[in-house]
Amino acid sequence: MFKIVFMGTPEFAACSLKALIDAGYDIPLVVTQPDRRGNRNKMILSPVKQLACEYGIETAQPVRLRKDEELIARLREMAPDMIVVAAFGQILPLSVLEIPRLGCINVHGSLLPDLRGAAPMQAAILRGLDESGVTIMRMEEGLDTGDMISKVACDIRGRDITEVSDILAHAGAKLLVETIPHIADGTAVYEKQDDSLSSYATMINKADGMTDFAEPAVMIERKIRAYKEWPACYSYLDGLQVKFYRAEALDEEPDGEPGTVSETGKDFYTINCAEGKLRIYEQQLQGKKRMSAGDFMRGHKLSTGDRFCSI
RNA sequence: CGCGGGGUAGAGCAGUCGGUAGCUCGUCGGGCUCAUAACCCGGAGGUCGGAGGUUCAAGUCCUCCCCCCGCAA
Repeated sequence: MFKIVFMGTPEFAACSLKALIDAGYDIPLVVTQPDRRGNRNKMILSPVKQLACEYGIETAQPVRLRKDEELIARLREMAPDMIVVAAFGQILPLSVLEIPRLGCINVHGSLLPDLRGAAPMQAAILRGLDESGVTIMRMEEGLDTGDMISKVACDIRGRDITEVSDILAHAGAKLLVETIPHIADGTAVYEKQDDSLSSYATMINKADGMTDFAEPAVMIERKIRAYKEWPACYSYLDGLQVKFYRAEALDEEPDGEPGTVSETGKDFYTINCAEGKLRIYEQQLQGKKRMSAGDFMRGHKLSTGDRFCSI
């Protein structure tokens, strides 16, 4: 029976794992990131681990797979036909890449060679792309540089990271189960990546969420969509942190310093940027739940001229 | 036992030194305007997260529990 070891961590990966399970593959082991303490020290299991537990699949959670000789030896012993990797979050050493006879197959959230790297979906949103997609490829030592086997394009116009991740996760999972048989029977076509067309999506930092109203409104609006899950776009009002979750960039002349409130509406307020204005519809004040701008203004008087700043 | 903020009307908030619980929005009824995120008048709606305790008297002070949020990881 066709044996697959799966490696992945977030929801995006869980979607592919589910597809493999539903397709009936033999999955003796799932490798995912170690359990981490989440908010207020509560243990949070990765979506992939949750799914694996649900189906009674054994899990391994190495701190550093590349240095876990025991696990690597175990993988070798299992002799899987294929290792499928999706947003695993760790680099696979050559010693692992060489184990499966059909190679390590990666589900990557971009149309390679564009947006190689850790956060391709966020990068696609930041760039304002109308279209992105998923590439199934055969992994090699370089970062997302392996030969491409199949691709699917998706419309991501105006979507936030939650939506893009969901769209690409499902498209990728579908593509994965369609592609594996071709890899297995040798009919798959391996296409080299054109390095001259490549780009990289760098890792996201907490500081990337600090909102700078000196940036154009359209850019800030993209960041709000891209960073919604983490770290979120935040600013400070009277020393209190406010995170923005839904906004619209207006192509209007600012009528005040960047960061100042231009106008307040019934269910929104508008902030002046260096270029254009940003209309906020949903936000969260520190210590409070996420709420609509209208709800926020019911309890906090916000008026024209009030200023959001970076502290 | 990581640090901190919070739970009060359908929603968002205020509530001082303990003394019959208030504001904005919504909602319901009535009125007014060419008009507005309108305006005016009136009404309904709360065992103040839960359980004890102190007190003549607890939203408020003390103890324990539940839930939510931010930071740090």
